[in-house]
Amino acid sequence: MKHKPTDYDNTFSIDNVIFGFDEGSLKVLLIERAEEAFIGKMALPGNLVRHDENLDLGASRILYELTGLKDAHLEQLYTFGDINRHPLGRVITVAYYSLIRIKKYKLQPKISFAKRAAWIPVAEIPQLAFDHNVIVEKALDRLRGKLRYKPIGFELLSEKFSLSQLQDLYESILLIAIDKRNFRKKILSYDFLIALNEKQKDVSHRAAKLYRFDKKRYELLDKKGINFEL
Amino acid sequence: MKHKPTDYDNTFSIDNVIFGFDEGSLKVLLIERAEEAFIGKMALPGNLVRHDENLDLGASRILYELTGLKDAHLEQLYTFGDINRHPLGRVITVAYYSLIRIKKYKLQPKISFAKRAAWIPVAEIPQLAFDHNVIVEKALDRLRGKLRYKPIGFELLSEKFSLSQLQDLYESILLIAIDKRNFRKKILSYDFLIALNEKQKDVSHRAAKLYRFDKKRYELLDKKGINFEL
DNA sequence: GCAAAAGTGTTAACTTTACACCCATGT
DNA sequence: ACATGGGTGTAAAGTTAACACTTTTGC
Repeated sequence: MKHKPTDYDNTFSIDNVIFGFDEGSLKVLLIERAEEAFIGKMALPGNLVRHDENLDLGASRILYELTGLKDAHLEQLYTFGDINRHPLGRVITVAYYSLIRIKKYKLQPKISFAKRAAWIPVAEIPQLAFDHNVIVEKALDRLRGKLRYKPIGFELLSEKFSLSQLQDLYESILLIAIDKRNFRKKILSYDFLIALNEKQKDVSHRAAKLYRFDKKRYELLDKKGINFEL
Repeated sequence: MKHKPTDYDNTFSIDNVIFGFDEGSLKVLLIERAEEAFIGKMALPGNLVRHDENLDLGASRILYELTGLKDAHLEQLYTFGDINRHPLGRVITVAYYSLIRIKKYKLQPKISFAKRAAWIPVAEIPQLAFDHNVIVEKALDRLRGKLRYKPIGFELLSEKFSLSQLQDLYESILLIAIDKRNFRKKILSYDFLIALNEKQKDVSHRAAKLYRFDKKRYELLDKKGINFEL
């Protein structure tokens, strides 16, 4: 680069918005910061990106280091670059987001940058470091938008789930009420759910049939131009 | 920042994908580079961003300097950060995109970085500098996706347009055929087009009635939860 | 036996699709 | 008078929305 570093060099970070669903509510993975700038505050798991590392890989690395999570299938969300978003200088941040099954992972930060990592219900998110509340809002918008026209709800549930669990998920994330019969008819009509010969256990009422999402089947249908909605 | 510059400092740029529609086909605004790295090649109008400038403002500034265009209502598209995307070092680029009325603007670069600026039909885009072909593809995907469920086609047409012009636009961008009667019924049923007391001029056949898009009306309907599709 | 959630069909309203001819204007 | 695109309605098919009771299970 022929320009003076002071004019054009910037610092880049990545922040990850990881959603999970548990006990009937949507949660976000947050860390408690153990370092300068907003020390002690909750924040998204994010950090600076190395200049020899691709963004997507950087996102995975940072997520792993701060929370112990691997293989989260991160997707780029938006880039935030207001000049004053970081108190210690200009840092442009590329936000990534992902949906995961909470129970599949154990949280344990690998570096001291994060004091701890925790799942916080979306409705109870405190004031976060930097502009992280804005980033979470953007991710929520995206999640809600996508949930309506891509079958991604399954990524938040355990592998086997009941139709009621799935309906609860839609209702609580999209903040809408859905008719039970119509919901079942519709979701089953897409033909990408496989009914298992298995039922719920340890419930104090009639046990529901369990299903799993057949991703291969969905991709086939998707290629044929069938498009999911709600 | 407490880190060594060499580990974490990056250079970042903004690249703009500006779409226009003219003579029945979708076009992209490209410049011919007059500077090092891919000199002489066509490229998206993009440049480095100053460290004291917000991303959105940087996008407008760069677009203006390289093409003379102002007020293009730019929207952030995606951030591209592969380590090898720029031959002279690492440059992360934030891509923006916009739809404009070609005829409303005159192209004239304000700085020597661009030798010239030109509208190139999407079907005839040559090999571009850097990863700009990939960026254009991403913008096209976004445009096509958005065109189906947001009434943005009007941004590409002149203020007054006929329904056939609008239909042509949809058909040629989405690469689909639409039934004329059904199209008219549907688009008029949304009630955000205003029929003008005016007809086409200088056509060698029956002149079509002209309409304009009533943005305020659309926003009102949008707030009420009416959602546009196709 | 009761509390709690699972499971199940039908009808009316609405939306989408398919389809073909006459009209106005310029040459 | 002909070529070019403008303009218009209806019916069948498909989709969505509204709606309530019976079944299973654990306590």
